[in-house]
Amino acid sequence: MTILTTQHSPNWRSPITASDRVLFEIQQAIVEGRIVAGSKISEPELARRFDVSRAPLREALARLERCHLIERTPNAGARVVTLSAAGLLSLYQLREELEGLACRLAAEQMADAEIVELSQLLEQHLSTQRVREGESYYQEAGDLDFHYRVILGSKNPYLINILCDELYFLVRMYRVQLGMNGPRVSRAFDEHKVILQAIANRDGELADLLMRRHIAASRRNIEKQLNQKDFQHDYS
Amino acid sequence: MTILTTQHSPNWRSPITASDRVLFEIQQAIVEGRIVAGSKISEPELARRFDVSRAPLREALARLERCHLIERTPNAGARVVTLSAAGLLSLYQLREELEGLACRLAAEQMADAEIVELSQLLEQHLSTQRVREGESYYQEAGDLDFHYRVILGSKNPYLINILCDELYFLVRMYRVQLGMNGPRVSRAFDEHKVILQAIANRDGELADLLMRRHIAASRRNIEKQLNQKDFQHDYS
DNA sequence: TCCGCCAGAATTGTCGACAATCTGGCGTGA
DNA sequence: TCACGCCAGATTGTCGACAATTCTGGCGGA
Repeated sequence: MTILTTQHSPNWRSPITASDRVLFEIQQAIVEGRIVAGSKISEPELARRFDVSRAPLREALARLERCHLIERTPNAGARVVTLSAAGLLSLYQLREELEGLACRLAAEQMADAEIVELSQLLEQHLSTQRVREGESYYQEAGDLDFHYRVILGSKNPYLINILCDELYFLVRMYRVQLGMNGPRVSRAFDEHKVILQAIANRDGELADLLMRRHIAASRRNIEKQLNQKDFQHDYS
Repeated sequence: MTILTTQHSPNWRSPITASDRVLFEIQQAIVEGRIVAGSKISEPELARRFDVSRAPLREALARLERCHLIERTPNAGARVVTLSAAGLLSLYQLREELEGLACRLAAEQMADAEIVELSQLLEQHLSTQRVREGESYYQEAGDLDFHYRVILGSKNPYLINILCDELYFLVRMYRVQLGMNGPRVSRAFDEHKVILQAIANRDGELADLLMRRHIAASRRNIEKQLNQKDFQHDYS
């Protein structure tokens, strides 16, 4: 079995081909809301907008469907996904289970050197967090980076593929578009430290439990934001 | 959120488009081993073989990559996946967790009518199994059909997508190519009945546990076949 | 003999145009 | 007035050909 990391490996930049470049740009645009959630996608328009033919654009759309950022229906076109409370619940139900598993496997499978690196990563997050107090985006990126490494540590290629390629951007989309900027950043950091400790102790069961709680807390936090947003929406 | 069932819904036949038709044929060919595992895929050759242009063929290849039946590397082409003990382990690690979750959710979410239908399905399996004693393929199809319905009963679109679209055919590939024909069919049937009972009792926790055990047993069964195969291979 | 390099061939990525299908509005008839 | 069918426009699916990249085989030099 080959390595099978992160959709043929150019997951975080490396525009090998034109299709890759367009994919990255559209991914970012959807996550950040520049392409509005729920809007219809016109192939000719996007092709002109990103200055490519429809062939690589369609390739990119296929991959966007794969990570659940768009939904296609045959002979009818594609739409950007719409965010909803039900969708968020389904997504986090899955994340709880999958990242719990990943964390358990990581506690069993990660090399000692990887654990050391992960520890250093947390120390680094601590310093940058102290500097940019309350700044959410970088902390979020750091949070996802921590999760990223744990997932990779599971050494399960299918699990890695699902979490890092197919669900990753959707999670980011919910976070960004719901404006994650609450005071949860420091608490999340502490939870990361405890999880790392469990992994270092090779206690897979505990690591599993802690990661599930961590994600459940994150879910409740986002749901709170979502409810506020609905509240705003009702009176706007 | 839309329904999002099984890759735009034509999962089990319905060649809306030429790409779909080619996808189904190649899927079946790979699962059954007509296209040998590990072999390189030539786009022009397959295009001629299935009498389509390269455009819909490439679309089909993208979807085959999505369900892990082929692996593509940019500018270098695609290869059929190679089966391995490590891959099987990773796959079933995931299935245990995901189908356990699906079963728990199904116990909570399935409508009473669905549970009745599922019960009738099992009765039907019993009769056909009695008739075709020991015949593996149909029993296997029935087994997968049972799992299929439980997964759909979870009502979690992402979970459904992962299990029914992305992992389903790979599981079938392992089963078919390792020649699943052991005496496990009747035992699997009994396990299905117990699981259904737990779902009918709305006991999600128990249903989860039983499904995990059921899949673990299935995994051990396949691993046994795999070891025998390696054994044969050593002396051939 | 072995290694590195180069040219040719084959394959993949991309393009523009054509064909099949869907969407929206108009006209006709009840 | 409303429902139904039909037509025009636009969009998606498909095709064949060209461009860019990679793989293969053979040559030359150490």
